[in-house]
Amino acid sequence: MSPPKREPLTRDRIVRTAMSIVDDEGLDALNMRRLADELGTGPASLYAHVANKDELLQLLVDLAVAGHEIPHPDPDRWQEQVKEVVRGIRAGLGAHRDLARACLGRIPSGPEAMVNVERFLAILVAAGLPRQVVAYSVDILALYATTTAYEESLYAARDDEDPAAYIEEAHAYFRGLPREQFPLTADLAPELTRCEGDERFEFGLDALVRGIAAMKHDMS
Amino acid sequence: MSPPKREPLTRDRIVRTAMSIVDDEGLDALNMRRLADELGTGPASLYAHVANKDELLQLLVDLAVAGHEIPHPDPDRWQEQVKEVVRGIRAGLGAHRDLARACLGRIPSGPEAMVNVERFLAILVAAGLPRQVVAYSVDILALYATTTAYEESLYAARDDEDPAAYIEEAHAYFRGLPREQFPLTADLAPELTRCEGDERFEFGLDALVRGIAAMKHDMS
DNA sequence: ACCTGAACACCGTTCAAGT
DNA sequence: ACCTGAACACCGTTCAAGT
Repeated sequence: MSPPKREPLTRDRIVRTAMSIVDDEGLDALNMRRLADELGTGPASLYAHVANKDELLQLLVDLAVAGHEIPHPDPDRWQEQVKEVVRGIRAGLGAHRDLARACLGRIPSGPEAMVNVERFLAILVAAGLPRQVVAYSVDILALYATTTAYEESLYAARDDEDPAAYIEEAHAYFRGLPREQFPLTADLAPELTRCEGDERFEFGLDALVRGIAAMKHDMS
Repeated sequence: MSPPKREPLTRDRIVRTAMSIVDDEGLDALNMRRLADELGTGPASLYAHVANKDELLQLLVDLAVAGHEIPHPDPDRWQEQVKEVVRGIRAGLGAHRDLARACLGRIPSGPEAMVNVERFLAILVAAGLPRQVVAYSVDILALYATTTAYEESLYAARDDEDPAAYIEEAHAYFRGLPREQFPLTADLAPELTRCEGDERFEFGLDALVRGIAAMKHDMS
């Protein structure tokens, strides 16, 4: 009887295992030693399939932002369609703890990220926006999707603390600032620390899309 | 004759020396050993004045975003005034290489950051915007200032490469994508990789401010 | 109270050697 | 060609011991 031979090491298996570590314990728990351990091998073996940790993170990010297909752009609903794509990217990243942090210094150039870019372009071009407005808008919308996903994950990451207690702490800090120097910050403490589901995210998304809509006759 | 006694170690001296390292070589070059070395001591000595590296970074960020005073808000010029504050924060961070990266996971709560918040609030309240719109707007504007500063620093950080060559590389990548799957990305490659000074930053800033202006009668 | 040397517990990555 | 053990060069932080 042959010993139970391990599954061969593949790029795909490495990426899937890495993602499961991120899902279970967060991005900080992912390191080459731990990952190799989980795969029943040594850290050096990973480098035969992945150039380095940075490339591994690229692959994870691309996997997370994978959307579905490019829907048929409807010029009458372009603002809502754009929002749907942004929400989709945010949700995709948000489903993997603080993985969004790995997006930040990266120009998303993986195949799945490019599909999202193409979706954005299709919707914005159909909306009749000028070419340069379309291009810049895609950039900003992608930036907004990733940075808000990251911000969100910060609260989720501090699992040692009660999130409500943390909000309360911030509220007290703002409220307690010297009134002479920070009258408005103290006065607006409740609004500044308001945390109602996706309300803050939707506010920014709405502002951005409205602003882009206002550019319809600019830069042409 | 007493030996040339070194300046005593102080929090201020630590922060200033740390900033000079960041200015000279970038954020990655800043570590506790290197910093201690520059101060003529050992790494352990730093912990008597600074809780840890994270707190040190907080102090650096706060120093960098230090603006001037709160200008008198002019309701007729509120959009331009908001832009000025955002540009100021971005410029402050941009003056210190890739220090902006240290802002990302952080809620800016240092004294100088709070001055900026108060400035924003004064301008937006004077503009007559609803309280919750004011609060959310400050959040988004600060996020935009820091994330664009960070994005900008990414190009500057790769000093080994010619920035123009890097742009050209991205252009070629977009242009070379399969036309059947990515027709718009390939077609819009020039606009997607356009890099003209602060044009991209100003576009996003303008979109955001226009969007916020459109919220004048929402959430009230 | 402030400082220090030395160590601890971790990293990403490389490289010669194996199969 | 793929894999491995062992090491290299680096981190942030701690702690007992000094002054």
